[in-house]
Amino acid sequence: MDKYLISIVGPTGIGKTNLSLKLATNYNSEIISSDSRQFYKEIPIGTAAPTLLELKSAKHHFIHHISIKDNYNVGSFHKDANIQIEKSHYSNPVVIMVGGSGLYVDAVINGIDEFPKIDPEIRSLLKIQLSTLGIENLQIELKKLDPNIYNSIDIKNPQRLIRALEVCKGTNKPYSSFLNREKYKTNFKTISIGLKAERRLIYDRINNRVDKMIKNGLLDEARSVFKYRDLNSLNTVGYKELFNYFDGKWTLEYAVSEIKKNTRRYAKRQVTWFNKNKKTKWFEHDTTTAEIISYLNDELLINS
RNA sequence: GGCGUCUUGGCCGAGUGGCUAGGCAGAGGUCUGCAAAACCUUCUACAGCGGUUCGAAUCCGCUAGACGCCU
Repeated sequence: MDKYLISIVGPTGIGKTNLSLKLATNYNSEIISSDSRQFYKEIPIGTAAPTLLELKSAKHHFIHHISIKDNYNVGSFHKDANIQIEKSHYSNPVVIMVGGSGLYVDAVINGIDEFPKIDPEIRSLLKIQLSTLGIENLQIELKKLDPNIYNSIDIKNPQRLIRALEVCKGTNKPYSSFLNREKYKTNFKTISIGLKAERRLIYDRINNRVDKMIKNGLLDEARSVFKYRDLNSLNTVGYKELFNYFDGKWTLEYAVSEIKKNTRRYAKRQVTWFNKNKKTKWFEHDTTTAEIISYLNDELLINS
């Protein structure tokens, strides 16, 4: 029988987790999380990770499986997720993936090219180069090392620039020489479903959820990781704002309103990203589970 | 009641006669290892009316509103 991955996408706070649990129960499936922040075990509250109870109701993977101190990225996730999906498929042809990190979702579904490991020292040096010599300097260098990628990436974006350069420098080959995702094939079929709602409603839910997080102890959680604030894993909505409060730069009230604002913006970007996948079937957030399951069953039948 | 100061886009804020500040918020978007990140694009406003002038957010008058001082 064919193997399936049911991918659930949508903006933060719309109810993806809840739906994933119901579907997991229905199909007796395991859940793969594609949320780049729920990976971290130290920050469950601010990342709206599933609760212990929810985690018990279905077998989850990639929730709290690493530490904020670990270095993790799409590449690692892509590799790990593929291995796990294959394993999970042994016991059940239907596996569910849920999460709001668009790049991570796409990596699993569409693949992502493999790049050699790059010495982190190179990135540090490039960052220094950026801050001392300016972005034009990096642009000129990339144009020299890989004119192809220079023309296709957003050269105003320092992160993109540095990534392309670190690959060029770390491998002595142009970054673009590693790109050939077209060949990528998974051994499972993907059914992508999305949850949507009116912008206003999404925003209301986000605002309420942030207030709830504060009540549930987000401050203590943020305080407990405060000393690690410079880690990339903590460049995360809900923490970076509270760090400013701890510094005395912001009032708590302002920090909270910034968390809400930044979460709203995040949700907006998620919608933009997920709308790119034309194969995604969109459902209103309050569609009954039965209706969604009915759609999925049809898809599973059609495809098998 | 008198005198004075002020009134710029959703908000903040520069601009003293011709050359559409800027920031924030919002909206739209980008995306192959930092992705809850990073980056890009975008919103022609000068309280109202009249006057001066080739030309007014900028000068003059009146009206309205806000603030301050005086009686």
